[in-house]
Amino acid sequence: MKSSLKQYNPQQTEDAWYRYWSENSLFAAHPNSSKEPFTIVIPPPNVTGILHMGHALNNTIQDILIRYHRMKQKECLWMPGTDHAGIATQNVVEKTIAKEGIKRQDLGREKFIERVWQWKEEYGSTIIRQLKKLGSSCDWSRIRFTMDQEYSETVKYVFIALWNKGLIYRDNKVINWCPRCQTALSDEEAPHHQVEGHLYYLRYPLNDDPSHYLVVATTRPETMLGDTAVAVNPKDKRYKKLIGATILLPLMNREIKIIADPMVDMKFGTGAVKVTPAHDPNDYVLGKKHFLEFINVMHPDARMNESAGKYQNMDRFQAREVILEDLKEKQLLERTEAHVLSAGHCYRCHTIIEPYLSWQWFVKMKPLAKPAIEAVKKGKIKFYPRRWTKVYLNWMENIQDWCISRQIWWGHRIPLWYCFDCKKEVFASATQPDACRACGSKNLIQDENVLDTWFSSWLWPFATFYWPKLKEKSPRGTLPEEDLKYFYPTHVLVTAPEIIFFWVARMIMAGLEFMGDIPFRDVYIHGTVRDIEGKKMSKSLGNVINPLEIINEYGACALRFSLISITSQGQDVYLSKERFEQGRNFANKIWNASRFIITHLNRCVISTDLCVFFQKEQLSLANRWILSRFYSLLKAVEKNLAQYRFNEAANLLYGFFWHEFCDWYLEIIKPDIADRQNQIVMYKVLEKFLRILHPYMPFVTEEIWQKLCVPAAPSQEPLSIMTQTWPHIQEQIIDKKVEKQAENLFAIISQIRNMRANLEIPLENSVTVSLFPHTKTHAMLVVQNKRILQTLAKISSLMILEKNQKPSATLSAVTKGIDLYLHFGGIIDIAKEKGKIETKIAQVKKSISSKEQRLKNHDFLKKAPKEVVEKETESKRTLEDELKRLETIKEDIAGT
RNA sequence: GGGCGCAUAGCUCAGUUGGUUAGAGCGCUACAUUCACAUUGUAGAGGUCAUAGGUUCAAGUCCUAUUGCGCCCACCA
Repeated sequence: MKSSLKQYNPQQTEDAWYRYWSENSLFAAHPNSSKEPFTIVIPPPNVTGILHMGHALNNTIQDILIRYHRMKQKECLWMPGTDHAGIATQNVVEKTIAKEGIKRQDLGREKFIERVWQWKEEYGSTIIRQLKKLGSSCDWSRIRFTMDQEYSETVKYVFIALWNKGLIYRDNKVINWCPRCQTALSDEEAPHHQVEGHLYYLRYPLNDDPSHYLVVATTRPETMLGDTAVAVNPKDKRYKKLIGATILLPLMNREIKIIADPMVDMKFGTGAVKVTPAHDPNDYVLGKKHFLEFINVMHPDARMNESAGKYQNMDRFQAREVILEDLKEKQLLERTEAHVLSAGHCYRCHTIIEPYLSWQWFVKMKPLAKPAIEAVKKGKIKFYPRRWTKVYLNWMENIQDWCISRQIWWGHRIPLWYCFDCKKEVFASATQPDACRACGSKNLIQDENVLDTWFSSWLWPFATFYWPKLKEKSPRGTLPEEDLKYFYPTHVLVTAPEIIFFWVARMIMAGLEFMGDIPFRDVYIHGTVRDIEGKKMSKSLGNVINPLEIINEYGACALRFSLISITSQGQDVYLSKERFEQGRNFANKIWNASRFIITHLNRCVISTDLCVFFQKEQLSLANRWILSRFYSLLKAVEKNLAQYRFNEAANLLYGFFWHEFCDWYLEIIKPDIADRQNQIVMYKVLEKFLRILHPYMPFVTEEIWQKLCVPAAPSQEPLSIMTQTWPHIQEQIIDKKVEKQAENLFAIISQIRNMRANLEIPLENSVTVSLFPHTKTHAMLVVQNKRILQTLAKISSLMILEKNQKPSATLSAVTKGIDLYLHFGGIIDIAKEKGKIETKIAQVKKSISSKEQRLKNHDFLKKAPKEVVEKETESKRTLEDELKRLETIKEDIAGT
């Protein structure tokens, strides 16, 4: 396809400008005492990641904030990096080598890790390249990886610090075990989802009298092989006399006791529950309490083990079927009913979790949580939207110890050493210790486990600055002490709700524990990206819209703008491909309007100072209006950005440019475009608008800005819109009265156009219009702006009718010349209108006086909180303004 | 079991501490193509703001209850 001047072509501009920005180091940030810092750390995407819409949204928001504050002349650091994503990455590489027919065990630990590094070198920067396509202005010279050498040092340092504080312990507990990944998982990594299953009622014969049995209900019958008791509620009359008796466990023929515990719910199932202490977290608790035996019946891959008797080596689900068959045969399966249960699933591979007894390392969380709760309660850290505060606090207050050991190879190996000889001492050490402290043996071995990925991610806001080696120059030549002092705490963390617990909460704890300060002030939680039917976008559902495809087709600016404009604060985002057309069309509109202005621009006007010019010149209504509107827009955009209302700001920018600047302003000045005043205003508004749009649409604004502002001669300094100053709000230019006047004028034009359309008068036919204005103000407005009316409504002559000249018909087409009679404001019964206004005035007056009285009331002033009083005062002021406005209208009507 | 969110135009959704005539995009109808842009312009149709009460001079907005949908957390075997 031939590329046409008439259409903006993002492919021709985006990569080139990104290169220009990078080559001129415009993203780089350094401690600078003359500037205020502004810092964001990126939520590091997984090295296995490829850019999806969630990333696109997340990073667009961060880039908007960074670019905005950079233009506000702050020293802006957006710290980039990637996460080693232990399980996820290991899985990917395992799949890769599986194609060669090998398992990781065939390679051995060292060789396998080598392969993972190889994979990382080859594919690990994919997501980074994609973030660049999006326009992300990170300081790439600072890029970090959660497994790079120095980061690993930080992780070990932190582990040892917690160890020395006694916050790390080992325990043999029932934890979440993924049989596919063959590792322990934290509670957060094993989310519960509903599963359609069955409730099986099993008959357990009494030992003394095998003809009688106790019926227990279970959803996982295969675990019965590991049962070591049956429990009933001590208050349960049905079973009271059986407490203490024994049962002969079917299939295994093991004697097990009937115990009593109040934990048992009498109403569920039969009120009797089989107890499998090694395969259920509740049963584990019962097992501990009643000193039961813990029998593990499964291998780590969820095949039954040697304790499972004849079921050995069957998969857990296969064993389930066979066991049910066997029980049925023995008439021990009483019945089966459908039952919806909620089961933990591995967050990486979605396999159903097996609660599994094993030795794992844990972090005691309560002491870490305490200050993290305080920080949020005291408002040092704020969540946007606010409601997440409660979710955070609720989790924090009920925090459980964190299982941090993983039985995989890819990750930070736990820096603990065991003495092979005396088996007494466990050492925490960043390097291999020389000898055992207890027996002096040199025969030491390191713990086989690696740490949970999130055990490195939670240090991200300061580990990325090479903490804790403060006084040592980092590999990139910076001094961590200086960087941290300047850039930490960071300002805002932008993330999705699903990782509040994984990451946000833990970063707050780590920041407070190790830096003695919060890691960020604001947490902006955006919504989850879903498809148009509300489903989460995922590859397996096949409903993915690939952001890179959108970038190729419509451009990064279109993607960014569309994504932002449909993301209201904290709501989920529903996407379909058509949504991106809006962004593409907007980029194109800007492109064409700018092209129009540039071709008609007299470059002499560029150097004019807008404020001086504004004070000195008598400006036309259109010029005063567009300037006022621009600064009103600027004010609103800033306000919305400060409150993280990105979509509001985006929609305001869109509406201003398209409907006010293009549809009205440019159309008005078109006939007089060479006029100096119009030239100046048109240029200034476009130039400033490009600047405030830049954070949203960095490429298209740069492309146009360069054409508009930068002379052909090459300059010494790199010139870019991204380093320009954000415009200052000029309050003196904002004039609400002017805005209202222009709106009135536009309303007249629209009505004339409406009549023309109704009467099917083509635009090439000029018409004569007789106006019957309701108020003096309207009459003045029309007289003064006759030229605009003539241009935009195609009027050949205009008559203003007096009161008594009222035409018989309100609007009619007469004779060949065609006259339009128009009541401005439509057909209005003036008497009725007056009545309405009077009622309204009376209402408002009453309201003001009631507020006045309240504000005079001593009791109220004494008792009411300060904000309430302020609010009352403020609302009284609003009412007074409203009253003034109403009275003007009343006068106006009276004047006709 | 606990917590949170949503319900506004045909569709997808905005609507800020209550305050003029409830908005946008898409879709729909009619007209317009030498004029920056058909990825366009002009005009139009389309709303009992889920339901029922309440607070207020004033409620889409605040309170209470109800209905429907979605999400998160929790040890219902």
